[in-house]
Amino acid sequence: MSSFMKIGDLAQKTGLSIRTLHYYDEIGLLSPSHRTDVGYRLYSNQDIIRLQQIVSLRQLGFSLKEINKCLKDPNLSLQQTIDLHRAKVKEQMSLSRTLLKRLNVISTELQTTQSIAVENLIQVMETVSMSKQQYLTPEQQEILRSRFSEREAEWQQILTQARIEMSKGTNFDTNSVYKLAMRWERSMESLVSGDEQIYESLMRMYQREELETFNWGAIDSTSFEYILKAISFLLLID
Amino acid sequence: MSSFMKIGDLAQKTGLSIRTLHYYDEIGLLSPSHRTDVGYRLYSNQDIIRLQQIVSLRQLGFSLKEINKCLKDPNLSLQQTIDLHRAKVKEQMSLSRTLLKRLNVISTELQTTQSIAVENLIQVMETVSMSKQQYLTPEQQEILRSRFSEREAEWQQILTQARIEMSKGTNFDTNSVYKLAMRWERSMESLVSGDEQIYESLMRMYQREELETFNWGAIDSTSFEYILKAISFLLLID
DNA sequence: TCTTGACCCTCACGTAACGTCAGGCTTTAG
DNA sequence: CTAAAGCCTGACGTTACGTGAGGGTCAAGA
Repeated sequence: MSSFMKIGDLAQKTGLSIRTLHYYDEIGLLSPSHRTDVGYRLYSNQDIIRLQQIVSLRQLGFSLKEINKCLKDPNLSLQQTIDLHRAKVKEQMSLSRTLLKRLNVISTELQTTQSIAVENLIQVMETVSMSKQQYLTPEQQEILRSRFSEREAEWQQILTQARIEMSKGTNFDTNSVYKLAMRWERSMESLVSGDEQIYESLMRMYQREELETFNWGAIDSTSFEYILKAISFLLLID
Repeated sequence: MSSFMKIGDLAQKTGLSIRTLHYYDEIGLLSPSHRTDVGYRLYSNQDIIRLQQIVSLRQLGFSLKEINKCLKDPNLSLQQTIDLHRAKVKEQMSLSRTLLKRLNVISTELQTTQSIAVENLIQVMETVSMSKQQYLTPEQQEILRSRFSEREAEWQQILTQARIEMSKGTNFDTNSVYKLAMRWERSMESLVSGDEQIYESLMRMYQREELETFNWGAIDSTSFEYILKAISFLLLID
């Protein structure tokens, strides 16, 4: 059952190139756990699982370096990466739908009237760009920070609660944390207030080291990360 | 109305980076048609249209070099690129749907039983890879070529007809060519016979110079391209 | 047993499409 | 009139591989 695969096999089945697998080995991202005595790479089921995580995280827009960091965290389970990937695919589909609408508008407009409003073209390009970006742009960060300082007290409350739960070692999926996350989310709403983009992006940030460097002033990064994880839980139930 | 845009404006509205626009200028892909007297780039509506085509073609998976060639062909209208882009987005959406299904399978399987079949993971990776590739893989080319030689006579017939229409200078959208394309498509079906992937990819090939190097033996590339264009017409009516 | 073709290995250099300064004009808002 | 914001042209850096070169390995068939 737990048969090993040679690199060519794996490449063919996954659609990745051999070179890609070589490269992942080279940078220490995925070193197959076995080799034949002449040095042939042998990929185990565990390796394949890791590869799956890599592929999913790539789809989320992480660089290989970032993925390397993510995968060092033992908290990041296969389940989580799969669920994040699911969320991403959903997001993509919704973007594709709006994109398609806009393309349709242009196409029919071109067919009927011969001219075209450039604005429509710009909208399309904007949509295309959106599907590539991830995390928060600097401007978005600025907005968030300013809005946050307006309501600092409220956040403080939530955070102290969060810290209590953390020190109790409560798990994300228990009820108390669930409620906490709900409350966080409501407050969050006022922060984000309509800007879906920021919300989505925030979700994507939560496994990144950028969290540390972000420096939210009042919030220490550990609490922040804790809550973010809880939220992503919420998000994935939907 | 026909107002010019400075590079920063354009970048902000389209979501592209300034550097990207600089780069496109550098390689002669999109050189803004005007400059202020101190050298500031000014993008006209025409430039924006061209940029739109570039963005769409990029989404189709063309490299910038290929796009440069494509755009030198005056036959490639905005309408066509938009429609190709539409087809691509549709394809993406269908891929996303199957991908989502497979991810769901894995996710629930992980939640109920703790174990997971690696095959499912491999399927996911395969699907992800599929959304990246374009055109035909060498193996697919081999298959096509062999199947083609089996039925060479039939194709010859269609092609002579095509050449006649071409010499008459008939346009793609007239009825006779329409019928011809229908006939081609039926025969095509036997060539492709179920392999959706090959069919889709063939469509994407039609604006590429690879057509020339492809060397189908009996088919000269001009006829081939002619028919392919007709087909893509058919495809986009759907 | 020998060979031949399909795989595998490790260098190592090449590439596409930008990112990211640096250094220096220009324009605009107060 | 001055400071901030925007634009310019180099020019070097980066990511994630592609693409050989040169050389072992393995299974099948003559």
